[in-house]
Order: sequence, then structure tokens, then C-alpha cells
Amino acid sequence: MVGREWKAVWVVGNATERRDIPDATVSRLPEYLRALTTLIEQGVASVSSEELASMVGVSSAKLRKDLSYLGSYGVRGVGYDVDHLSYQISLALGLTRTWAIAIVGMGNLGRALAAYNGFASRGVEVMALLDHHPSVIGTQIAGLTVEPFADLPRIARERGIAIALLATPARSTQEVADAVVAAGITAILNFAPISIDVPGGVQVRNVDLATEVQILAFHQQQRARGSADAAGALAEVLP
Amino acid sequence: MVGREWKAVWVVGNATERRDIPDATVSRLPEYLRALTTLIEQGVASVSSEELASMVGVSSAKLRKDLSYLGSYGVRGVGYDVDHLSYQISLALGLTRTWAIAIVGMGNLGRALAAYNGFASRGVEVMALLDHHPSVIGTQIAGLTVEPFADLPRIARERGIAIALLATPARSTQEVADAVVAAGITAILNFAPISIDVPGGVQVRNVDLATEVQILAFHQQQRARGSADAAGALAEVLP
DNA sequence: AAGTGTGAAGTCTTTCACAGCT
DNA sequence: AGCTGTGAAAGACTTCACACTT
Repeated sequence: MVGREWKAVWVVGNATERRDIPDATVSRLPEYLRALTTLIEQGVASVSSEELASMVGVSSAKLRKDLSYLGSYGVRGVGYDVDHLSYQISLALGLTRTWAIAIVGMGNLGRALAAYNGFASRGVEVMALLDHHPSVIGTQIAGLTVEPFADLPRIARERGIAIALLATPARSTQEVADAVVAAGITAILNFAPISIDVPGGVQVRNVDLATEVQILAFHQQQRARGSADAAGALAEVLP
Repeated sequence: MVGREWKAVWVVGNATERRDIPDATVSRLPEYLRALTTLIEQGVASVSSEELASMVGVSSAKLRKDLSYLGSYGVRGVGYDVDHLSYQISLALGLTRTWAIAIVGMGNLGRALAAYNGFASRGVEVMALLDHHPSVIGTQIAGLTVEPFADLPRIARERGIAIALLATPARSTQEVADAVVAAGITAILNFAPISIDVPGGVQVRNVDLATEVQILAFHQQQRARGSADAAGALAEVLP
């Protein structure tokens, strides 16, 4: 009786813990994981918050705070066990399973994404390449055959596609997104330079190359302006 | 005399104003600009904060607050003049001039970046494609000839390269970054899945494809966990 | 009547600094 | 002696709500 109640409490506590990870922390966890993977390859067994933080370029206080949302996986006076921490972060991110993704749009960017080999080692598997255009359908890219976009509903169901990457031209992207959602996919990574409308419950993240360059340009210009004035804030480094 | 003093005050006020734009706002300005460009193409002359905000997928209060950091460019009771607002945002971002960029690393991603035609219309011009590998040097990509990476110092000087995009393999990226910095370039957009060390005064932004997918995966997993529990937070949409 | 611009309140994120554990 | 884990303080960002202008 006591044991049972205790277990229930633990389960609830655990679930609550996970739900509470702040967004800012979630967005940094993949970077910590990447650094830990490097350490594993180098055969390093233990790491301090200071060391790991400097690998990633954040402060050690921020790193410790971030990790504290996952649980207490460090050892005071010692540091973190690299393997164990890596496992715990994978667990928190949901990367102990593999996520099947589809890439839509086989232009230059779509091909580059298809050929990107940073996915496989990080819990993501490209399970389908799709395009609308007859001249691309049937061709091989990075070991996969390009299939007709119209087949997405069947493909998504059969292969359990959870996430779609859109590398389509801006003008057709909304239409493609609608079809992706209709096929039951609820997470989209959009590379097209346009914002898309999706129903509630569908997650969208945007990656816009020109936007990133423009943000850099802004800060470059600030600096130029600053030094033209008088005292330049030359030690400005972005996160 | 009075006129002169007044002008000086205006200049100082203006410069101060610009320096104070919050980072979060800066990162959204390119999106507003993109939406405004769409409106210009459609021949729309005026837009309300509500309309523009919904195009971009932010709240109208946030949009108005963001724009207020640039100045007062709207008309109460009416909205914003599309052309004028577009110009003011371009001005704030420093896009009234063209920024010369170089792309380093002509693998799949580098080629895709070189062929990306979202740059030209948005104040960014690709002025050099660089690679280390003899088999790529001299080939034409998207109308440009690939040049030896070793020539970067001269090229950067001659063509006024302000920003470098790194699409190099992870293992050589730090070395490439060092050379880029040595060539006098102070802004880097890094696509390699590794964090780089740069001296103070050099700006780095990272775009990591796998990271983005992993963040989506986290939220997908949260949802699955939530609905397995009891009440699912199904209306979860990311910014 | 409509819609901007903005103080003030509320929320989220980062940093500080030190108690607590090994 | 050293390094984590974390309350509490500081800071950044978002949302609210309404005075103000056209």
C-alpha cells in the first residue's frame, strides 16, 4: 500500500519535472548533447560545468541551472559523468527513440538536407524525400528515391513520419504545409522565407537564411556606427 | 546657431535610439520586412499592426512595441504606410547598403547557399565562393567561380567582404574560422555542428539543422506524454 | 471610430552567491 | 578543497490596457 502510493507520487513528480523545462533551456540542450558526444569520442569520462559550458559558449551558472531542470545528475566536488549526462539529456529530449522525418522539396536546399549526415547520429532518420515535379521523382538522392508528394498520406502513415522539413519555394509552401498537416504530421521545420498558417496543435519552427544574415548585418552596422561616434563597444560577442 | 545645436541633438538622440533596440526585436525585424515586401508586391499601401502581426504570427502589441523602438512611423487611427515602414526597418537593420558575403565550403550545403536566391533582394550579395579542395576550385556554381580558400585575405580586402558563411565539415571549421578572422572578417554565420572560438569583437551566429529538429522532437514527445497522462495540451503552437 | 504608442504589470530568463555534499 | 544545485536578485521580454491622435 505504502509502496504503491509512493510510486504514484514518483510518476507524477517525474512528469511534472519534464513538463517544466523552460523553452530557453530546451533550445540549449541539443548543444550540450553535441558537446558531450565530442567528449565521449575523445574518451573523456567526467566534465565540470565550467568545462562543458566553455565548450558550448555559455556561462557555467546557466549550464548548471539548465541541467538542474532535468534532475540532479552531477556529483558535488567532482562534476558530471559524461555518459550518464549524455543519456539523461537524450532522454529529456526524447532522443532515445528515432524520429522519422520527411523532406519536401528537392531543390538545392532539399538535396543538401537529404545529404546532411548530422541527423543519423542524433536520433533523426530521413525516411522519405518528396517532390511534386515529375523530372525529380524516381531519382536517387543520398541513397533514397524521391517519391511523389501526393503519396505523403500513405508514406507518413506507413513509416510513422513525425516531422516534415519544408524546402519548397515560397509561393507553394502554404499549400504544401496544408497537405502535410492533412497527412497527420504535427511538426514542421520550415526553410521557406514565408510564414505559414497552421491549425492549433501543429508545431512550426522557421529557419530563414537571409534573416540570420540580416541580424549579423545589423550588429555589424551598429559597431561601425559606434566606432564612428567615439567609444566603440568592440568586445561585443553574440551568444 | 540654434539650428546647428538642434541638429546635433537630433543626431545624438537618433544614435542612442538605435543602440537600444532589444535583441529580441532585432531578430524579428527581418520577418516584418519580409512581410512588408510581400505587401509592396501586392500593391498594398497601408497596413495595421493587427494585419501585419498576423502575417508574421506575432501579437499586435508585440509588433507595435517592436516598431516603437525604431521611432513613431505609424498614424493613429490609420496604420502604417507600407513603403515608409519598410524603408525605416531597412534603415534600422543597415540594409540600405549591400552586404558582401563569402561562402566557405562548397559541399552540398555550400552549393545550396550559393544558389539561394533569397539574398539578392534582401541587401545581401554573395561575392565569393571558397573551398580548399583542388577538384572544386575553378568550377562554376550559381554563376560564380569557386576560388582557393587561401586567397581569402586578398579577396576579403578587395571585395569588402563583411560576413562569412561557414558550410565546412565540423572537424575543419575551427581552423577555417581562425583564417576567416585573420582575414579581417568580423561576422560569421556558422552552419557546422560545432561551436567555434573567436576573439572578442567577432560576431558568431550558429544555424544547426539537427538542433532545430531535436527541439521539435522534444515538443512532440511532450505532447505524446501529455496525452498518455490524461489532459493533453493539444493547442500548443510555437512562435 | 479606429488604431497607434507606451507606461506599468506580469512573465520568463539570466546571473549571483553560497549552502551543501563528496 | 572543490564543484554542484538552487533560492533570491537582477534583468530582459511580453502582455495589458488605455491615453492620445487622426
